[in-house]
This record gives sequence, C-alpha cells and structure tokens, in this order.
Amino acid sequence: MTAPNGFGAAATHDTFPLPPGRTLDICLNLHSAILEHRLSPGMKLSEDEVGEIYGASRTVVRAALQALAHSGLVNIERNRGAFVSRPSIREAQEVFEARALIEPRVARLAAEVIGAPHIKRLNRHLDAEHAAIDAGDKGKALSLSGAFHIAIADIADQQVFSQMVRSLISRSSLIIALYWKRADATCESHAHHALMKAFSEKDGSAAEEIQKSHIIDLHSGLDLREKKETASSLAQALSRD
Amino acid sequence: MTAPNGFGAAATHDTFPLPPGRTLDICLNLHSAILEHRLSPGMKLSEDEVGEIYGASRTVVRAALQALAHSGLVNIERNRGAFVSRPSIREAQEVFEARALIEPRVARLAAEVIGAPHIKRLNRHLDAEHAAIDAGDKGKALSLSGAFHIAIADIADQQVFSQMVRSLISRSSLIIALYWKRADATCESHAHHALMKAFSEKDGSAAEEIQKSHIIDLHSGLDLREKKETASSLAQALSRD
DNA sequence: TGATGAAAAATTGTATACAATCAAATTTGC
DNA sequence: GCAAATTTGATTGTATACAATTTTTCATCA
Repeated sequence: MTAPNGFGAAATHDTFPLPPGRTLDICLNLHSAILEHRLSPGMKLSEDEVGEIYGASRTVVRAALQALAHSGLVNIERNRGAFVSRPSIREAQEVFEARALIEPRVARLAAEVIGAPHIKRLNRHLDAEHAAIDAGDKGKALSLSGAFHIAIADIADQQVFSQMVRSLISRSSLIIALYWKRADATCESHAHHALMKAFSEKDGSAAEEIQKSHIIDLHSGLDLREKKETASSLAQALSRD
Repeated sequence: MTAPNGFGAAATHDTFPLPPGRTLDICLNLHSAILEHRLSPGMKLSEDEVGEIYGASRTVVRAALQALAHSGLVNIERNRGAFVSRPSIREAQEVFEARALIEPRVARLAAEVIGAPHIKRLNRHLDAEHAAIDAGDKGKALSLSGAFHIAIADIADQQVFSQMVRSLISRSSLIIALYWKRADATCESHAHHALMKAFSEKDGSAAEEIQKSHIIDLHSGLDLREKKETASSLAQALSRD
C-alpha cells in the first residue's frame, strides 16, 4: 500500500497508475500500440470503436483513455473525443530537456546500487533490442530501447523519478515517430553499451555523463521543423495481439 | 491544441489534465481541500458521499477521483475505494529529492526570461502569503507558498517541467501535513524574498542556488520518523466553499 | 468469553440508456 | 452554381441499474 502512484496495485512497468479491472488491459494494449507506432499520432480513438475491439463497454474504455491522457499519450478534446497525441515541436524540446536533466541523475543513482542480477537483466534487454533491430522491426526496437531506459530507472529504485522517466520515454516515442530524421535507429546501442560498462564498474559519475550525452545525442537526431501527417485505420492497427 | 497535457483545454493552475464538464469542478474542489489540509491523509472518499455533496453522479465523481489519483493526491484501491494519499516516508524523501533536482533548474529558467509583470505577480503572491500567515491560517499559507513555486514554473514557461513541479508541490503539501516538525511555517518567506531579489536582477545562477538551498531546507524541516494518525468527517471538511 | 463462520449491508465495477453536443449532408435561397 | 441555414447522423457527457466484491454484523460453537 501507499502506492507510488495513485492506485493500489504496485507499478509494474507502465507510465500510468493502475486502474481497476479490465481498464488496465486496455491501457496496456493501447500503450504498447502507441509506443510501437501501430497507432499514429493524431489518430482518433473512438470510444465505441475501441470498446468493440476489446469487447468492453464505453465506461471501461473511457477510464482507459483518461488514464492515457494523464500519461500524455492521448489527447482528449471536449465533446470531440480522444486522439493519439501529436506532440508539438515545442513539447518535443521540453521533453528532451527534461530527460537531459533527470535521466543522468537516475543513471548515477542506478550505478550506485546496481548488482549482478540487474546487469544480467539489462543485458537481456540489450539482446532483445539487437534482435529486433536485426529483424528489421523498427517499432519494436524503439520500444525496447525505451524499456532499457525504464529498466535503469527501476534499478535506481526511486519511484518518483521512475514515474517521470516512464512518462518522458512514452512521450519521446511519439516525438520520435513524428520528428526522427536519422535513417538508423542503431546509433543508440553504442551509448547503451557504454552505459553497461559504467554500470559494471559501479561508476556513477561516468554513467551520469554518458547518459547526458546520450540524451543530447537523441535530441539532436530530431528534425524539429516539418510535421508529418499520418492517419489510418484503427481496427487494423489493433488487430494483432 | 496539442495541449501540454492530455486534455484539450489549456492547463490553468492545476496538477491534473482537465477532464470534461463538471468533473473539473470536483477535481479542483477536492484538490484545494486536500492542499489546504481540510481533508486529511487517509480519509476515505466514498463515491456516493462525494457525489451527494457535489450533486453529481458517481460517473463524474469517479472520473474526478481517478484524475486525482493520477496526480498522486488520492489512492484508489481495487474494490475498496478512494482515499486521500498518505505518502510514506520513503515517498517523502523521493519527492524532495526530485524537487531539489528540478526546481532549481526551473528557477534558473524563470530568472532568465522574467519580466516586470511577472515580478509584480510574484510580489502579489508573497503579499497574500504574508496575509495568510498573519491571519493564522496555516493551511492557506502553505497552499499559497506552494502557489509561489508553481508561479515560478509558469514564468519559466516550460509546460513539462511545470507539470512536474505542480505534481511535486501537491504531494509535498500532503507530506508536510504528515511530517512537518517545525512550529513556524514562516521560515519559507525568507527564501522566497531572496528569490525575488535574484529574479529582479535576472540572476539565473543565484536563483538556482537559492532555490536549491530552499528545497533542502524544507526537506530538513520534516520529521521523517513517526506517523500521525488522522481521520474525520468528510462532509464537514467539504462544507465551506 | 473468544474465535469462527455465514448471512446481510454497503461499496465499487460494469453495462446500458438517455441527453447534449458536434460534424456532415441536405436543403433552401439568392 | 454557390453560399448559408437546417436537418440528420454520429459521438461524447451523464445518470442510473445491475453484478461482483468487500466489509460488517451476528449467530454459533469450542
């Protein structure tokens, strides 16, 4: 009890507090779909449509959409409905500035308390990331890359920071979907491996510096000028899983 | 559009995204009540009871409670209902560590862009704060003290940081309700005035340093050992205003 | 008397129905 | 033929009813 976020259940791996019952399933599912870019920014999330897909009533769907709205992944407009968020250029800047402030600190904290099991888990994360890249699944790769950052926050074992990082990572995923300019998404792996080295040496200062550079590098990989327009079918994007 | 948080309307002065319709009223009302310590940590917020007080149906009340849960002010336990959050000692530590990282940066950003109208507004905040202290209204004074910090974040004009600060301030209010040990709440005013000086000189570095010291000082004002038990009537606490 | 168990009451989880609002298509007027 | 106004349709906002779960109460037994 006295949960880190507002809801009773312990935070497992997600940005938003854990709503009751089946709302959670829908949250997680939509969350994954958005992070893996199966749902494009700006896409409409009709309550009826989502409800029919998941076999749930609007009551539950509404709760899920509101939860996602609180996480910044969904934008609810009065009397118009819910849409996948389309972060502005301004918001993109701010999100990465926040990451550049918070994540290095989190990396330092993690390095100071990290243990062998943690390192093992991080390595598994990296392996999965590479596998996705080799398989050419960009969406999955990006999602796993974010999961790596979140795993670090979990190791630091600071719920408040962890929650912030989760939210920022989620929003970053949308931002990257909109503004990423580099062809290769693999540039990240290098920084992630460097982090692993700092972790294995329990070198907090190094981890902090590497993470800071890493975030700045990610930020510089964005093309914050144009806007891409995207919108497609909902049922299709949600069909698998 | 492309709202800073998940909801369409612009964030005015509150922690949570802005839910539609009357849900917002209930959110703001409960939020104020919690921040002014009219609702004690641990107090049960029954859907029926809250709904009857505000003349709204459970549907709306539920949405409000969920929004507050996302802000960390309310704790929802499955099949048991909503309670005013009772931050753990651990959480208290984390919240103030986060504030010590984020708020100094925000203060620096604010100092770099601050203008005469902003300073005027901050001074009004300080006046109101003093008035509340003189009137002996501790709850109101604390609430206004938090509003001062939020006002700084608004001046910095960074929505992402602003959102974080709001959330942290709200939770701090609960933490102070539980763990504050100093008799005087006036100690803050000194730091706030020092900040005003730095702002008027547009000295970002000074503002950052002062704010950092201020947060650490606040943190040290907590007695993070014992737990106070509190619980009383709901309708009574919500009767005024 | 205290603990244990079942029944009853209260509270939340979910579904559905109705009202209000908004978007689009149709009609009407010029 | 084009623009404005109106009607139609679809979607969200809200209330209420029912189901599931928990908490309380109270009777029973060691």
